[in-house]
Amino acid sequence: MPLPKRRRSATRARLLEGALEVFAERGFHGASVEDICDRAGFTRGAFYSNFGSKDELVLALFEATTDRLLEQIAALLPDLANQPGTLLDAVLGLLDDAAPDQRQWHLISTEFTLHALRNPAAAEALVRQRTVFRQRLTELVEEISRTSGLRLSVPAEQFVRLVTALHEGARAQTLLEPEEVPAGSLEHTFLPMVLDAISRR
Amino acid sequence: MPLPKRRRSATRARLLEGALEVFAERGFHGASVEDICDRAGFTRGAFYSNFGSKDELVLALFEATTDRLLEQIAALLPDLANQPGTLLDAVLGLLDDAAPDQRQWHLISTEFTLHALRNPAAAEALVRQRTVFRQRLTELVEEISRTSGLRLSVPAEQFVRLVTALHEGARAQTLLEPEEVPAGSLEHTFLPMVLDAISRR
DNA sequence: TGTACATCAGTGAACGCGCGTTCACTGATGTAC
DNA sequence: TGTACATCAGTGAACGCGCGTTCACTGATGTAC
Repeated sequence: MPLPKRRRSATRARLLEGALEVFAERGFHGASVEDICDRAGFTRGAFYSNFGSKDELVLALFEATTDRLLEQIAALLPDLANQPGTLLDAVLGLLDDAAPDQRQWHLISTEFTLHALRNPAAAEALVRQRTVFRQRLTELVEEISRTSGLRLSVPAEQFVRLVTALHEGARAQTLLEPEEVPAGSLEHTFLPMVLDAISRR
Repeated sequence: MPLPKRRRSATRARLLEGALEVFAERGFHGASVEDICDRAGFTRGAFYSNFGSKDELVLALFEATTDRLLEQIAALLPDLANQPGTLLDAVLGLLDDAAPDQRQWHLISTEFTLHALRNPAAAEALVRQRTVFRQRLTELVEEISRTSGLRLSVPAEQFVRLVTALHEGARAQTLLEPEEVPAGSLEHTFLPMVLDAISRR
Protein backbone atom coordinates (compact mmCIF):
# COMPACT_ATOMS: atom_id res chain seq x y z
CA MET A 1 0.00 0.00 0.00
CA PRO A 2 2.42 2.67 -1.18
CA LEU A 3 -0.05 5.05 -2.80
CA PRO A 4 -2.45 5.59 0.09
CA LYS A 5 0.46 6.37 2.35
CA ARG A 6 1.84 8.89 -0.06
CA ARG A 7 -1.58 10.49 -0.40
CA ARG A 8 -1.90 10.55 3.39
CA SER A 9 1.42 12.21 4.01
CA ALA A 10 0.62 14.78 1.33
CA THR A 11 -2.57 15.64 3.22
CA ARG A 12 -0.61 15.96 6.44
CA ALA A 13 1.88 18.22 4.71
CA ARG A 14 -0.85 20.47 3.31
CA LEU A 15 -2.50 20.70 6.71
CA LEU A 16 0.81 21.62 8.35
CA GLU A 17 1.45 24.21 5.66
CA GLY A 18 -2.00 25.70 6.18
CA ALA A 19 -1.52 25.67 9.94
CA LEU A 20 1.77 27.56 9.61
CA GLU A 21 0.09 30.31 7.61
CA VAL A 22 -3.02 30.59 9.76
CA PHE A 23 -1.06 30.46 13.01
CA ALA A 24 1.17 33.27 11.76
CA GLU A 25 -1.89 35.34 10.89
CA ARG A 26 -4.01 34.76 13.99
CA GLY A 27 -1.92 32.95 16.58
CA PHE A 28 -2.43 29.44 17.94
CA HIS A 29 -5.53 30.19 19.97
CA GLY A 30 -6.95 32.60 17.42
CA ALA A 31 -6.75 30.07 14.61
CA SER A 32 -9.55 27.48 14.57
CA VAL A 33 -9.23 23.95 13.23
CA GLU A 34 -11.74 24.95 10.57
CA ASP A 35 -9.55 27.90 9.49
CA ILE A 36 -6.65 25.52 9.01
CA CYS A 37 -8.73 22.98 7.07
CA ASP A 38 -10.21 25.67 4.83
CA ARG A 39 -6.72 26.93 4.04
CA ALA A 40 -5.54 23.42 3.21
CA GLY A 41 -8.67 22.55 1.23
CA PHE A 42 -9.95 19.78 3.50
CA THR A 43 -12.78 19.23 5.97
CA ARG A 44 -12.30 18.91 9.70
CA GLY A 45 -12.78 15.16 9.46
CA ALA A 46 -9.61 14.91 7.43
CA PHE A 47 -7.84 16.84 10.14
CA TYR A 48 -8.82 14.36 12.85
CA SER A 49 -7.96 11.49 10.56
CA ASN A 50 -4.38 12.81 10.52
CA PHE A 51 -3.92 14.42 13.93
CA GLY A 52 -5.22 13.38 17.31
CA SER A 53 -5.94 16.90 18.47
CA LYS A 54 -5.10 20.53 17.89
CA ASP A 55 -2.33 20.29 20.50
CA GLU A 56 -0.79 17.37 18.67
CA LEU A 57 -0.77 19.45 15.48
CA VAL A 58 1.06 22.27 17.26
CA LEU A 59 3.75 19.87 18.37
CA ALA A 60 4.02 18.29 14.91
CA LEU A 61 4.22 21.73 13.33
CA PHE A 62 6.99 22.75 15.71
CA GLU A 63 8.99 19.66 14.86
CA ALA A 64 8.40 19.98 11.12
CA THR A 65 9.34 23.65 11.08
CA THR A 66 12.40 23.01 13.22
CA ASP A 67 13.53 20.12 11.03
CA ARG A 68 13.21 22.24 7.93
CA LEU A 69 15.21 25.05 9.52
CA LEU A 70 18.02 22.72 10.56
CA GLU A 71 18.05 21.14 7.08
CA GLN A 72 18.38 24.54 5.47
CA ILE A 73 21.22 25.38 7.80
CA ALA A 74 22.97 22.12 6.95
CA ALA A 75 22.62 23.01 3.27
CA LEU A 76 24.01 26.51 3.75
CA LEU A 77 26.90 25.72 6.09
CA PRO A 78 29.49 24.26 3.64
CA ASP A 79 29.26 27.26 1.31
CA LEU A 80 29.52 29.79 4.10
CA ALA A 81 32.58 28.28 5.72
CA ASN A 82 34.57 28.21 2.49
CA GLN A 83 33.48 31.33 0.70
CA PRO A 84 35.20 34.64 1.20
CA GLY A 85 33.72 37.29 3.45
CA THR A 86 33.90 38.04 7.11
CA LEU A 87 32.85 35.75 9.92
CA LEU A 88 29.99 38.13 10.64
CA ASP A 89 28.66 38.05 7.08
CA ALA A 90 28.52 34.27 7.31
CA VAL A 91 26.66 34.13 10.62
CA LEU A 92 24.22 36.93 9.87
CA GLY A 93 23.68 35.65 6.33
CA LEU A 94 22.78 32.25 7.70
CA LEU A 95 20.29 33.69 10.19
CA ASP A 96 18.57 35.56 7.38
CA ASP A 97 18.67 32.83 4.74
CA ALA A 98 17.60 29.99 7.03
CA ALA A 99 14.14 31.53 7.54
CA PRO A 100 12.89 32.84 4.17
CA ASP A 101 9.89 34.66 5.64
CA GLN A 102 11.28 36.59 8.61
CA ARG A 103 7.91 37.89 9.69
CA GLN A 104 6.21 34.51 9.67
CA TRP A 105 9.13 32.83 11.38
CA HIS A 106 9.28 35.51 14.05
CA LEU A 107 5.57 35.20 14.84
CA ILE A 108 5.66 31.41 15.01
CA SER A 109 8.88 31.05 16.97
CA THR A 110 7.97 33.80 19.41
CA GLU A 111 4.64 32.17 20.11
CA PHE A 112 6.36 28.81 20.59
CA THR A 113 8.69 30.49 23.06
CA LEU A 114 5.80 32.01 25.01
CA HIS A 115 4.11 28.63 25.08
CA ALA A 116 7.33 27.02 26.28
CA LEU A 117 7.76 29.58 29.07
CA ARG A 118 4.41 28.40 30.45
CA ASN A 119 4.79 24.69 29.74
CA PRO A 120 7.81 22.71 30.98
CA ALA A 121 7.46 19.89 28.42
CA ALA A 122 7.39 22.37 25.56
CA ALA A 123 10.30 24.23 27.12
CA GLU A 124 12.41 21.10 27.08
CA ALA A 125 11.70 20.51 23.38
CA LEU A 126 12.44 24.14 22.54
CA VAL A 127 15.69 24.23 24.48
CA ARG A 128 16.81 21.04 22.73
CA GLN A 129 16.12 22.54 19.32
CA ARG A 130 17.82 25.80 20.17
CA THR A 131 20.85 23.93 21.49
CA VAL A 132 21.31 22.06 18.20
CA PHE A 133 20.84 25.30 16.29
CA ARG A 134 23.37 27.11 18.46
CA GLN A 135 25.91 24.31 18.18
CA ARG A 136 25.78 24.50 14.39
CA LEU A 137 26.41 28.23 14.52
CA THR A 138 29.18 27.80 17.09
CA GLU A 139 30.95 25.27 14.90
CA LEU A 140 30.69 27.66 11.98
CA VAL A 141 32.23 30.46 14.02
CA GLU A 142 35.02 28.22 15.28
CA GLU A 143 35.77 26.93 11.79
CA ILE A 144 35.93 30.34 10.19
CA SER A 145 37.98 31.89 12.96
CA ARG A 146 40.38 28.94 12.78
CA THR A 147 40.88 29.18 9.01
CA SER A 148 41.30 32.93 9.15
CA GLY A 149 43.77 32.76 12.01
CA LEU A 150 41.63 34.56 14.55
CA ARG A 151 41.64 33.78 18.25
CA LEU A 152 38.59 34.81 20.25
CA SER A 153 38.94 35.96 23.84
CA VAL A 154 35.47 34.64 24.73
CA PRO A 155 34.02 31.19 23.95
CA ALA A 156 32.50 31.07 20.45
CA GLU A 157 29.23 29.91 21.98
CA GLN A 158 28.95 33.05 24.08
CA PHE A 159 29.43 35.15 20.97
CA VAL A 160 26.75 33.12 19.19
CA ARG A 161 24.39 33.71 22.11
CA LEU A 162 25.04 37.43 21.75
CA VAL A 163 24.34 37.35 18.02
CA THR A 164 21.11 35.37 18.32
CA ALA A 165 19.82 37.45 21.25
CA LEU A 166 20.52 40.69 19.41
CA HIS A 167 19.07 39.28 16.19
CA GLU A 168 15.81 38.37 17.88
CA GLY A 169 15.44 41.67 19.66
CA ALA A 170 16.36 43.65 16.58
CA ARG A 171 13.95 41.69 14.41
CA ALA A 172 11.07 42.64 16.71
CA GLN A 173 12.02 46.30 16.34
CA THR A 174 12.33 45.96 12.56
CA LEU A 175 8.89 44.35 12.23
CA LEU A 176 7.31 47.08 14.37
CA GLU A 177 9.18 49.99 12.78
CA PRO A 178 10.56 48.97 9.36
CA GLU A 179 11.48 52.55 8.47
CA GLU A 180 13.34 53.40 11.65
CA VAL A 181 15.17 50.08 11.99
CA PRO A 182 16.10 48.55 8.62
CA ALA A 183 16.60 44.79 8.81
CA GLY A 184 20.07 43.96 10.10
CA SER A 185 21.06 47.54 10.82
CA LEU A 186 21.72 47.10 14.54
CA GLU A 187 23.66 43.89 13.95
CA HIS A 188 25.82 45.41 11.21
CA THR A 189 26.44 48.58 13.17
CA PHE A 190 27.50 47.12 16.48
CA LEU A 191 28.62 43.51 16.08
CA PRO A 192 31.82 44.41 14.18
CA MET A 193 32.86 46.44 17.23
CA VAL A 194 32.36 43.43 19.48
CA LEU A 195 34.14 41.10 17.10
CA ASP A 196 37.03 43.51 16.92
CA ALA A 197 37.23 43.67 20.71
CA ILE A 198 37.29 39.90 21.19
CA SER A 199 39.64 39.11 18.29
CA ARG A 200 43.34 38.55 18.70
CA ARG A 201 45.55 37.63 15.75
CA MET B 1 -20.60 60.97 45.03
CA PRO B 2 -16.98 60.54 45.98
CA LEU B 3 -17.16 57.18 47.75
CA PRO B 4 -18.86 55.10 45.05
CA LYS B 5 -16.30 56.30 42.55
CA ARG B 6 -13.44 55.33 44.78
CA ARG B 7 -14.97 51.91 45.33
CA ARG B 8 -15.47 51.53 41.60
CA SER B 9 -11.93 52.43 40.68
CA ALA B 10 -10.66 49.99 43.33
CA THR B 11 -12.67 47.24 41.66
CA ARG B 12 -11.21 48.17 38.30
CA ALA B 13 -7.73 48.11 39.78
CA ARG B 14 -8.22 44.68 41.30
CA LEU B 15 -9.59 43.33 38.04
CA LEU B 16 -6.61 44.73 36.15
CA GLU B 17 -4.25 43.26 38.71
CA GLY B 18 -5.92 39.85 38.41
CA ALA B 19 -5.84 40.10 34.62
CA LEU B 20 -2.11 40.81 34.67
CA GLU B 21 -1.45 37.67 36.70
CA VAL B 22 -3.77 35.39 34.78
CA PHE B 23 -2.62 36.67 31.39
CA ALA B 24 0.99 36.02 32.41
CA GLU B 25 0.07 32.48 33.44
CA ARG B 26 -2.13 31.47 30.51
CA GLY B 27 -1.89 34.15 27.84
CA PHE B 28 -4.66 36.45 26.61
CA HIS B 29 -6.66 33.82 24.80
CA GLY B 30 -5.99 31.12 27.37
CA ALA B 31 -7.30 33.25 30.23
CA SER B 32 -11.08 33.41 30.52
CA VAL B 33 -13.03 36.33 31.92
CA GLU B 34 -14.10 34.00 34.73
CA ASP B 35 -10.45 33.21 35.57
CA ILE B 36 -9.76 36.91 35.91
CA CYS B 37 -12.84 37.55 38.06
CA ASP B 38 -12.05 34.59 40.32
CA ARG B 39 -8.54 35.91 40.84
CA ALA B 40 -9.84 39.37 41.66
CA GLY B 41 -12.65 38.06 43.89
CA PHE B 42 -15.59 39.28 41.78
CA THR B 43 -18.25 37.80 39.56
CA ARG B 44 -18.35 38.27 35.82
CA GLY B 45 -21.14 40.80 36.19
CA ALA B 46 -18.76 43.12 37.99
CA PHE B 47 -16.36 42.72 35.09
CA TYR B 48 -18.92 43.90 32.55
CA SER B 49 -19.96 46.70 34.85
CA ASN B 50 -16.39 48.01 34.59
CA PHE B 51 -15.24 46.99 31.11
CA GLY B 52 -17.15 46.84 27.86
CA SER B 53 -15.48 43.68 26.67
CA LYS B 54 -12.45 41.48 27.09
CA ASP B 55 -10.70 43.38 24.30
CA GLU B 56 -11.31 46.66 26.11
CA LEU B 57 -9.71 45.17 29.22
CA VAL B 58 -6.62 44.17 27.24
CA LEU B 59 -6.23 47.72 26.01
CA ALA B 60 -6.81 49.17 29.48
CA LEU B 61 -4.31 46.74 30.96
CA PHE B 62 -1.73 47.70 28.36
CA GLU B 63 -2.17 51.37 29.16
CA ALA B 64 -2.13 50.83 32.92
CA THR B 65 0.98 48.65 32.79
CA THR B 66 2.70 51.06 30.47
CA ASP B 67 1.83 54.05 32.64
CA ARG B 68 3.19 52.31 35.71
CA LEU B 69 6.41 51.43 33.91
CA LEU B 70 6.92 55.00 32.75
CA GLU B 71 6.18 56.31 36.25
CA GLN B 72 8.75 54.01 37.75
CA ILE B 73 11.27 55.16 35.21
CA ALA B 74 10.51 58.77 36.02
CA ALA B 75 11.10 57.96 39.70
CA LEU B 76 14.39 56.21 39.02
CA LEU B 77 15.87 58.64 36.52
CA PRO B 78 17.05 61.49 38.82
CA ASP B 79 19.01 59.13 41.05
CA LEU B 80 20.63 57.31 38.18
CA ALA B 81 21.85 60.40 36.42
CA ASN B 82 23.52 61.82 39.52
CA GLN B 83 24.85 58.79 41.28
CA PRO B 84 28.29 57.41 40.59
CA GLY B 85 28.77 54.40 38.33
CA THR B 86 29.12 53.89 34.64
CA LEU B 87 26.63 54.86 31.99
CA LEU B 88 25.97 51.17 31.40
CA ASP B 89 25.18 50.45 35.04
CA ALA B 90 22.60 53.20 34.94
CA VAL B 91 20.86 52.02 31.78
CA LEU B 92 20.91 48.32 32.61
CA GLY B 93 19.91 49.01 36.20
CA LEU B 94 16.92 50.97 35.01
CA LEU B 95 15.81 48.20 32.66
CA ASP B 96 15.92 45.72 35.53
CA ASP B 97 14.39 47.90 38.22
CA ALA B 98 11.59 49.30 36.10
CA ALA B 99 9.94 45.87 35.82
CA PRO B 100 10.10 44.14 39.21
CA ASP B 101 8.90 40.78 37.91
CA GLN B 102 11.01 40.15 34.81
CA ARG B 103 9.23 36.94 33.91
CA GLN B 104 5.74 38.40 34.14
CA TRP B 105 6.73 41.53 32.28
CA HIS B 106 8.41 39.55 29.53
CA LEU B 107 5.34 37.33 29.02
CA ILE B 108 2.95 40.26 28.94
CA SER B 109 5.00 42.60 26.77
CA THR B 110 5.92 39.84 24.34
CA GLU B 111 2.30 38.90 23.91
CA PHE B 112 1.40 42.55 23.39
CA THR B 113 4.06 42.73 20.74
CA LEU B 114 2.74 39.64 18.95
CA HIS B 115 -0.75 41.10 19.09
CA ALA B 116 0.55 44.39 17.70
CA LEU B 117 2.32 42.65 14.82
CA ARG B 118 -1.07 41.33 13.71
CA ASN B 119 -3.15 44.40 14.52
CA PRO B 120 -2.24 47.85 13.11
CA ALA B 121 -4.18 49.81 15.76
CA ALA B 122 -2.40 47.95 18.56
CA ALA B 123 0.91 48.41 16.73
CA GLU B 124 0.43 52.17 16.71
CA ALA B 125 -0.20 52.24 20.47
CA LEU B 126 2.78 50.00 21.16
CA VAL B 127 5.15 52.01 18.99
CA ARG B 128 4.02 55.18 20.73
CA GLN B 129 4.73 53.68 24.15
CA ARG B 130 8.09 52.30 23.08
CA THR B 131 9.03 55.66 21.62
CA VAL B 132 8.41 57.45 24.92
CA PHE B 133 10.32 54.75 26.77
CA ARG B 134 13.25 54.99 24.36
CA GLN B 135 13.34 58.78 24.55
CA ARG B 136 13.64 58.63 28.35
CA LEU B 137 16.54 56.21 28.05
CA THR B 138 18.14 58.28 25.33
CA GLU B 139 17.99 61.42 27.45
CA LEU B 140 19.57 59.51 30.32
CA VAL B 141 22.42 58.34 28.09
CA GLU B 142 22.96 61.83 26.71
CA GLU B 143 22.93 63.38 30.17
CA ILE B 144 25.41 60.95 31.66
CA SER B 145 27.75 61.05 28.71
CA ARG B 146 27.64 64.86 28.80
CA THR B 147 28.43 65.10 32.50
CA SER B 148 31.21 62.51 32.23
CA GLY B 149 32.78 64.18 29.22
CA LEU B 150 32.14 61.39 26.76
CA ARG B 151 31.37 61.90 23.10
CA LEU B 152 29.60 59.06 21.29
CA SER B 153 30.37 58.31 17.66
CA VAL B 154 26.83 57.05 17.07
CA PRO B 155 23.54 58.71 18.04
CA ALA B 156 22.57 57.90 21.63
CA GLU B 157 19.23 56.60 20.35
CA GLN B 158 20.94 53.98 18.21
CA PHE B 159 22.88 52.81 21.22
CA VAL B 160 19.65 52.62 23.25
CA ARG B 161 18.05 50.56 20.49
CA LEU B 162 20.98 48.18 20.70
CA VAL B 163 20.68 47.87 24.47
CA THR B 164 16.92 47.26 24.44
CA ALA B 165 17.11 44.77 21.57
CA LEU B 166 19.88 42.81 23.27
CA HIS B 167 18.11 43.02 26.60
CA GLU B 168 14.92 41.53 25.17
CA GLY B 169 16.67 38.75 23.33
CA ALA B 170 18.88 37.92 26.30
CA ARG B 171 15.92 37.90 28.66
CA ALA B 172 14.21 35.25 26.56
CA GLN B 173 17.36 33.10 26.78
CA THR B 174 17.63 33.65 30.53
CA LEU B 175 14.03 32.65 31.13
CA LEU B 176 14.45 29.48 29.05
CA GLU B 177 17.87 28.55 30.43
CA PRO B 178 18.49 30.30 33.76
CA GLU B 179 21.58 28.21 34.49
CA GLU B 180 23.31 28.72 31.17
CA VAL B 181 22.50 32.40 30.79
CA PRO B 182 22.44 34.27 34.11
CA ALA B 183 20.35 37.44 33.99
CA GLY B 184 22.34 40.29 32.48
CA SER B 185 25.39 38.21 31.60
CA LEU B 186 25.31 38.88 27.85
CA GLU B 187 24.72 42.59 28.41
CA HIS B 188 27.53 42.93 30.94
CA THR B 189 29.96 40.88 28.87
CA PHE B 190 29.56 42.59 25.53
CA LEU B 191 28.07 46.05 25.94
CA PRO B 192 31.21 47.52 27.58
CA MET B 193 33.10 46.60 24.42
CA VAL B 194 30.59 48.48 22.29
CA LEU B 195 30.58 51.46 24.59
CA ASP B 196 34.35 51.54 24.49
CA ALA B 197 34.34 51.43 20.71
CA ILE B 198 31.88 54.33 20.31
CA SER B 199 33.34 56.53 23.07
CA ARG B 200 35.74 59.37 22.43
CA ARG B 201 36.98 61.61 25.21
C1' DT C 1 -31.72 61.58 64.81
C1' DG C 2 -34.92 59.01 62.07
C1' DT C 3 -37.53 57.59 58.02
C1' DA C 4 -38.48 57.13 53.13
C1' DC C 5 -36.51 57.11 48.87
C1' DA C 6 -32.85 57.01 45.02
C1' DT C 7 -28.74 55.36 43.15
C1' DC C 8 -25.87 52.09 41.42
C1' DA C 9 -21.90 48.58 42.18
C1' DG C 10 -21.88 44.08 42.12
C1' DT C 11 -24.68 39.37 41.84
C1' DG C 12 -25.67 35.19 39.54
C1' DA C 13 -28.64 32.82 36.39
C1' DA C 14 -29.43 32.42 31.57
C1' DC C 15 -28.37 32.78 26.60
C1' DG C 16 -26.28 31.49 22.50
C1' DC C 17 -22.42 31.16 19.59
C1' DG C 18 -18.14 29.07 18.19
C1' DC C 19 -15.18 25.69 18.49
C1' DG C 20 -12.91 21.10 19.26
C1' DT C 21 -14.12 16.58 18.71
C1' DT C 22 -16.85 12.36 17.21
C1' DC C 23 -18.87 9.19 14.08
C1' DA C 24 -21.70 6.90 10.65
C1' DC C 25 -20.98 7.30 5.83
C1' DT C 26 -19.12 7.32 0.90
C1' DG C 27 -16.59 6.58 -2.83
C1' DA C 28 -12.07 6.08 -4.72
C1' DT C 29 -8.17 2.86 -4.71
C1' DG C 30 -6.25 -1.57 -4.39
C1' DT C 31 -6.63 -6.92 -3.99
C1' DA C 32 -8.32 -11.75 -5.02
C1' DC C 33 -9.85 -14.94 -8.10
C1' DT D 1 -9.69 -8.49 -18.62
C1' DG D 2 -13.58 -8.50 -15.56
C1' DT D 3 -16.16 -8.92 -11.26
C1' DA D 4 -16.78 -8.99 -6.29
C1' DC D 5 -14.95 -7.58 -2.23
C1' DA D 6 -11.93 -4.99 1.28
C1' DT D 7 -9.68 -1.02 2.80
C1' DC D 8 -9.45 3.40 4.37
C1' DA D 9 -8.77 8.60 3.37
C1' DG D 10 -11.66 12.05 3.55
C1' DT D 11 -16.81 13.84 4.15
C1' DG D 12 -20.09 16.44 6.63
C1' DA D 13 -23.65 16.40 10.05
C1' DA D 14 -24.17 16.33 14.91
C1' DC D 15 -22.78 16.87 19.78
C1' DG D 16 -21.76 19.30 23.77
C1' DC D 17 -18.78 22.13 26.39
C1' DG D 18 -16.81 26.52 27.54
C1' DC D 19 -16.79 31.02 27.10
C1' DG D 20 -18.11 35.97 26.28
C1' DT D 21 -21.94 38.65 27.05
C1' DT D 22 -26.62 40.12 28.87
C1' DC D 23 -29.97 41.34 32.22
C1' DA D 24 -33.35 41.35 35.93
C1' DC D 25 -32.19 41.61 40.65
C1' DT D 26 -30.40 42.94 45.46
C1' DG D 27 -28.64 45.21 49.02
C1' DA D 28 -25.36 48.53 50.56
C1' DT D 29 -24.43 53.52 50.36
C1' DG D 30 -25.86 58.12 50.10
C1' DT D 31 -29.57 62.02 49.96
C1' DA D 32 -33.84 64.68 51.32
C1' DC D 33 -36.77 66.22 54.65
